[in-house]
Amino acid sequence: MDDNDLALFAVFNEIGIINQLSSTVFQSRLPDGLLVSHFSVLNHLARLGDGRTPLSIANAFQVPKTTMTHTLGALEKRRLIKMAPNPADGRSKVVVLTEAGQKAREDAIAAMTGPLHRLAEGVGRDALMDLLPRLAALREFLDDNRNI
Amino acid sequence: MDDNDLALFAVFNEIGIINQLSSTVFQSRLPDGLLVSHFSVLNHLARLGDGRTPLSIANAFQVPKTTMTHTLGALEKRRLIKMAPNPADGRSKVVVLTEAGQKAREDAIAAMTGPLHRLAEGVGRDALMDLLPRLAALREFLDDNRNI
DNA sequence: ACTACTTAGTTCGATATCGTACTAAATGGA
DNA sequence: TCCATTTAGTACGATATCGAACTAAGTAGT
Repeated sequence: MDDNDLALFAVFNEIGIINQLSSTVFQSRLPDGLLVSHFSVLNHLARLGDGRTPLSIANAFQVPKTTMTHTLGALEKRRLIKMAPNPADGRSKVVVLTEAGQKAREDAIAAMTGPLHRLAEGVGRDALMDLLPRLAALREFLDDNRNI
Repeated sequence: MDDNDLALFAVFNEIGIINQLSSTVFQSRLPDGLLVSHFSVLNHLARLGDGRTPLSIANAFQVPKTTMTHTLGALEKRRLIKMAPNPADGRSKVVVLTEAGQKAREDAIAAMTGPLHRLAEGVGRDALMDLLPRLAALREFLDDNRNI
């Protein structure tokens, strides 16, 4: 492994730190007890439509399904989602946003608008938008090559 | 919050997923019980020199110092690092790599060379290297604007 | 030198994450 | 139809993460 390889490592090091920093920022804007991982699920359901299965949500975030069981349990206890049997598959369930869940998501997004705008101003909206397709390509490759 | 703002969100969503996927890949190459967070500390000490304080390491990864206490405890129990009093500051400590720690880091890096090369081939080494300064700039801004 | 404040690190408790092993349902081949 | 295999979800246990409160040591102002 040479210096060029080490630089590749650095890419994932930076991504880890950015993830850490951005999570902390977002977390500080969320109401008490609502974690970033919780919000992410609410946002996913609101953006792409609810009625999805726990497994499909776990796959979307690339977390183990047992983690998603736990997260959904927390959201259900807070009555932000509801779990119903999946009519199409007896083993499965569907996850639906409640009114409170939709509102929690909207409130959270509103609370993050400020930081997000200051971020866009600071590093440049263009620079961020320019990152998006590049990151998506990397994510896609990793997603398709889990056993690399 | 409009569609442009939501796209900014997507950047951090992608980063979270990449972090998750890359951690899983790296984790699968590490020996039993050695977590990515552990390896990252070993790598940090080897790259930038040991003799650093726990707090400085925590800051480097942007994790709470209490998390670093825990991580260092695990590394010390495995005898991969040693903690010594900091001669320059009675409140503080210095963290030093042991021989075993250096070897563990080298072994881990060797084990990751394969996946890393396949990754470089798959998405293109240039594309990855192109990401690095962009990510570093974003990380730096977030680092300097913790209370954004 | 004294006191107030700050800083480094730990302890403790709560909860998130996730691997293993399990149950129940679906699927596919004989 | 039967049975083996696969798949969706959960239960459980181990450990990671992290906030709050604490102790000890350094620092700064008087």
